Amino acid sequence: MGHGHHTCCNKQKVKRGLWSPEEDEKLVRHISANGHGCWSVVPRLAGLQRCGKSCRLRWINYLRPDLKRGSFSAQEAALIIDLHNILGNKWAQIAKHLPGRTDNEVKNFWNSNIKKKLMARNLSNMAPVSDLPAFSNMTNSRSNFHALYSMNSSSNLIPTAQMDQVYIPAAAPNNPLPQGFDQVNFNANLHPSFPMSSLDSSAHDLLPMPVWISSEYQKPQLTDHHHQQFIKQEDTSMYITGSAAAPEFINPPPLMGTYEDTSVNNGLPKLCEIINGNQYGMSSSSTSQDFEPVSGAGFSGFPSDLYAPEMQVPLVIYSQYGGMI
DNA sequence: AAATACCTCAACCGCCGGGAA
DNA sequence: ATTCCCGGCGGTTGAGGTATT
Repeated sequence: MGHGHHTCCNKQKVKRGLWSPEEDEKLVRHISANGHGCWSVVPRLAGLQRCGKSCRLRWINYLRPDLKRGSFSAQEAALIIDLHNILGNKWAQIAKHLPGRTDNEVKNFWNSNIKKKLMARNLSNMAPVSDLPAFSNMTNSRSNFHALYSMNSSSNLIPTAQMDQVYIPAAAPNNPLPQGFDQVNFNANLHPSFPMSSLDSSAHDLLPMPVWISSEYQKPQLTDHHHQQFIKQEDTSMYITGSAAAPEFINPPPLMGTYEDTSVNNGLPKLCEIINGNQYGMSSSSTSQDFEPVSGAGFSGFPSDLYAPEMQVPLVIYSQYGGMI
């Protein structure tokens, strides 16, 4: 096989690069009439000088009739962040919970939008994971998922599953952990807060274990600050609402629907704050405008004088943006 | 207005696992 | 048991568009 060509293309003279409208039409017509069947024969049957992989990719990522396209909504963005927090860079798995979205789309969105903001948010006051023995040790084993997740939800940890990509805070002397908080034995500080009963079966598959939050860290959230309202829930966890951002959603897809419910119940300060452009230099690119958080509603980040940085990147996000799109 | 920098995203690359031969 | 083929996936690239200087 020549350099840069798939094994599936080695016997063909295949076209590469962007697809023309004519090629799209051929592929759509063929698949609409016959289904795709074996992708390796699709190009021949459809009259295309492309390799099967290219046809498959074009169909899945662009031509499929059930694609949603367009900008990601705030709910979708929030769900992606949360799922990424759990699954890491498993874009295909994440995309399965976002109807009409492809793994490529989700991946691009993450790389060009969310990740950038997460990192920008943390560069100024975060230490590399490698500086945190207790944390980095926990990243070495998938079996420590519980601990990682606990850490993330209770301290300002960016996606636990991809700590190689982002930064987490150090418990520096000038930034001490709450009194009584055991930095090593995190589970000792945590209690379950994720209302699993509100999840449907797919969500249970997705979140096979409870999410934990630190009771120590919850305490400061009981205060009302600026326009934020911290609402205590029956399960002792909280969520935030803003004056112009009451949690409400529009016909969410299956998981997003349950996700919405759990958010409302679960609460916690919202992870969306770290991608708030007003606070962290978020650009206002036209392609991400749906993702722009509300301004002036009290969600431009936690006041640093009140909350420890560890609290500023909560686990569950999005409800504060629910009414903003 | 032109040059440059930056951003987005469609498409490709290479690897992997599963199944058939 | 081994090889081959295929679909699927995550990482990466680069063309084209947009913003900035």
